[in-house]
Amino acid sequence: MRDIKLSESQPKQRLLAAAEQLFAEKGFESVAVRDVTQLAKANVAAVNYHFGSRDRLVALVVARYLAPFNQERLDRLDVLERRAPSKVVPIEEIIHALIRPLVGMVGKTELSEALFCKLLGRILALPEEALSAEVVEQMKVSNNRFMRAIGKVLPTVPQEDLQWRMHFLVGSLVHLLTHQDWLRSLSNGTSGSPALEVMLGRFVRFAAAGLREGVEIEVSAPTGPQALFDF
Amino acid sequence: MRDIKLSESQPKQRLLAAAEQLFAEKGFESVAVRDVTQLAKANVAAVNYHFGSRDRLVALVVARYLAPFNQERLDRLDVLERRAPSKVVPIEEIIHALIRPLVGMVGKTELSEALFCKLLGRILALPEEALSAEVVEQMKVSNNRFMRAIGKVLPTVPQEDLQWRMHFLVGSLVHLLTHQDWLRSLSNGTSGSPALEVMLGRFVRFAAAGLREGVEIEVSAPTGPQALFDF
DNA sequence: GTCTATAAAGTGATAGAC
DNA sequence: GTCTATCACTTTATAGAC
Repeated sequence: MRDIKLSESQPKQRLLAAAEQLFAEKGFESVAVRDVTQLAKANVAAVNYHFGSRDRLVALVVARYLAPFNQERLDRLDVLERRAPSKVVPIEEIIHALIRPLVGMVGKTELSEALFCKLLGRILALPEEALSAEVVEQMKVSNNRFMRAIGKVLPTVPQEDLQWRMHFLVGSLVHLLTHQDWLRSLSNGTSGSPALEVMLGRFVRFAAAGLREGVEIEVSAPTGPQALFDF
Repeated sequence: MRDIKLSESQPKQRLLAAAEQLFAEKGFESVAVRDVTQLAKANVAAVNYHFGSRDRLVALVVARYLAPFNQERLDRLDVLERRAPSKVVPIEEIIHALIRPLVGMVGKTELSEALFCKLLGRILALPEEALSAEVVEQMKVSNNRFMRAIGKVLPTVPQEDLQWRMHFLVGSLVHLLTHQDWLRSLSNGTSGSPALEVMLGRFVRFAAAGLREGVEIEVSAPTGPQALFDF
């Protein structure tokens, strides 16, 4: 599990990459400053010099992933709604807007796909108190926009039910990202760890069905929802 | 958040109750032995004397909740299958067998309902390496039994898909139990924290729809699935 | 910017008196 | 069983030399 790029000559970048890898592997609470500096082959004091404190390093990593994630979510939702100003946007496409940003982000990271997933799962599972006020606000804005969009597609479902179902959806996503070990173990290796793309495909079908529960018109779900969206 | 019963005269019971409360509130990794002894009004050495070590205390708490939880899950599934040996068991009732044990357990604990939920959510979100071999085996047995039962109700869904959907289901449950703070915050207080019963009702509908995704016959879902089951 | 040295507080665990 | 005292170690952070 040593996939830090030591080619990064700047110590600050090395420290950041090392921190992200370790946070992904062991969680934010279980990583000591010394673990980071050791993996980054930097000095013990380097984290405090470059980032101020351990807490500020954590906050930086969280914001560095959460901000663009939420931004691209909103951008994708904008595209969807602009494309169909009057028509309702299919629920599958809304869910895609909610999760596909992961695929774009994994390409830009130094982390392996598996570690990137774990890191984002851990970030999305943080309690509200662990996040800065700005990040919490971002989460609320994103949630509000998506809740309104989903409310338009499923007008017969009470808003409170939708809020709960969104909560369940996030839980499924977090678990998918963070705990693939259990899936492999429980299925006796039958269900391996496929590419992120494939996992998200399964996820969309599950989540769409859950959100739509109780809505009579089930005809709007073609077998290949991805085909409706040009990535 | 101080709801430890100091009436428990036995120090060992006080320590256990204090540990459970703190683990629920802050997570297993963020609780020091000294936090536990302090809340239990016991000596610093008490945890090591009564439980051997911090790790053994954690393992005890985990096993104390996970073992009866899994056991009652299996018992309930037995009842369902014995009741309908030839007929298929509705998916809603299988999910009920999977989650209703929580309701019975919350009554037997000294913890408040909110803390009980958090504790069980944290336990269900532990990585496999953090669990003893026995507990892992229990989880596998339970999973296999339920996977077979669900496979019988949804024979047209490939087993691998069902395994993934079960994984999503567990994620939703963990999130529901552990992160209600986000739900309250994101809904601007609209979606409060109702009784466990109500939350599980919402959960069953969401999870059942997700598991059933793609199965044509959608007629078998009455509006009140709870009414089919006599608790 | 990078290093060593060290501070100051916290960690789990234990020996030994009572 | 319960307590105090303490060990051996780790933690984050910083002062000051280079």
